[in-house]
Amino acid sequence: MTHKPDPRTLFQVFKEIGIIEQLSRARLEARLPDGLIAPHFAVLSHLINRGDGAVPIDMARAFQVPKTSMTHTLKGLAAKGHVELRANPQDGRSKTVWLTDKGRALREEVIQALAPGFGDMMQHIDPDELAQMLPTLIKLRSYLDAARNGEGKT
Amino acid sequence: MTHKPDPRTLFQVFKEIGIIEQLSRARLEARLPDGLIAPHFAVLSHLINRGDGAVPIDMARAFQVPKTSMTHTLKGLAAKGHVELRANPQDGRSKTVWLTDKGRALREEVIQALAPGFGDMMQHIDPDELAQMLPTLIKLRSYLDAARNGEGKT
DNA sequence: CTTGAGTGGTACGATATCGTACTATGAATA
DNA sequence: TATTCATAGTACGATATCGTACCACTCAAG
Repeated sequence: MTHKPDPRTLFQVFKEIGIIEQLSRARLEARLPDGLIAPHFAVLSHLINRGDGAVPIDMARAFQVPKTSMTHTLKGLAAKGHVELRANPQDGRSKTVWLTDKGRALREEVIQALAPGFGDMMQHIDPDELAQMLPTLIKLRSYLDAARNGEGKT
Repeated sequence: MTHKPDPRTLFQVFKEIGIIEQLSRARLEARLPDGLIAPHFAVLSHLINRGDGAVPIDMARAFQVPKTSMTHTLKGLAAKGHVELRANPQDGRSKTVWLTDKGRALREEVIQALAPGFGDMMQHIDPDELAQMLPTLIKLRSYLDAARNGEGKT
C-alpha cells in the first residue's frame, strides 16, 4: 500500500537533483571552449533538435529562463559566430536564430568529447536504471512547470 | 536483456534534471524573505541536519561549491543575523558556523510555508514513485562526485 | 485610420558565482 | 627551531542571472 509521504525523502530527492545538476554542468563545461558555458551548448542542441529559425522568446520559455537571460546567451553565441540572428519576417518585433556551420561543428565536437565520459559512466551505472527514472522525472518536471502559476514572467 | 544505452535518453535525463532544479529552486525562493536565496536556505538546513559549529570549507565541499561562494553565502546569512561565525579553537585558520535563534526560526517558517505546495504535489505525483527514484539518483550523484577528478578546487 | 493594450527585445543595475591571488595559520621535515 | 609546503579564508575582478524599465511593433476595438 501507499504510505504517507515522508517530506524528508522528498527534500532529499530535490537535494540530489540539485547536486547532480551542478556536477553534470561542471562536467559539460569542462569540455566547452573558453568563453562558452552550459546554456550556450543547450541553445545549440535545442536548435539542432527543434530546427533552425526559432524565435528567442520561445527558447526562453522552453528553457524556463527570463527573456533577458536568453538575450544575453544569444549575444554570446552570436559574438563567437556560432549562431546568427535575423529579422523575423512574420513579426517585426522579434528575431529568428540560425545555426552557423561553426555552431553545428562545435556542437558535434562537444558531443564527441563527452562520449568517453558517458562510456565510463555506463560501466558504473546501469543505463536501464537511469532510463527507468525518466518517466518520473518528466512527470515531476511537468507538474512543476504547470504549477508555476502567475510567476510566468519568463 | 540490457540493450546498448541510447545517449539521447541519457541527455534527456540530465536535461529534465536541469529543468527540475531550476523550477524547484524558483519555487523555494518564492517562499524566502527578501534578500535570501536557495543557497542560504540550504546552509540553514545543513546546519540543522548536521549540527552547529561546522567549518565553512567542509560546507563548501558538501555543497560542491567553491569556497569563495560559501564565504559569500555565509556573509549574507551573518549580515541578516541568521548565523554567527566564531573562531575555530581547533584551527586558527578556520572558523565555525552557528545558527542563531532567528536562523532556526526562519528555517522552520520556510518549511511550514512549503508544506501546502508539497501536499498539492503529492496529489498529482505518486510519492512512492519519487521515493523509488532516490537510490538511482544517489548512485548517479555518487558517481559524478567520484569521477570529478583533479578538478577538486572546490 | 486611430487608439490603446499586449508582446518581443534590449539597456541597465543589483546581486550571484567562481577563478586568481594573497594572507595567515598549521604541519612536516630537516 | 627553521624552513618549506599545505590549507582556510577573503579580496578582487570577470561574467552570469534576473528584475525593472523602456522602446518598437502588433493587433483588436472603435
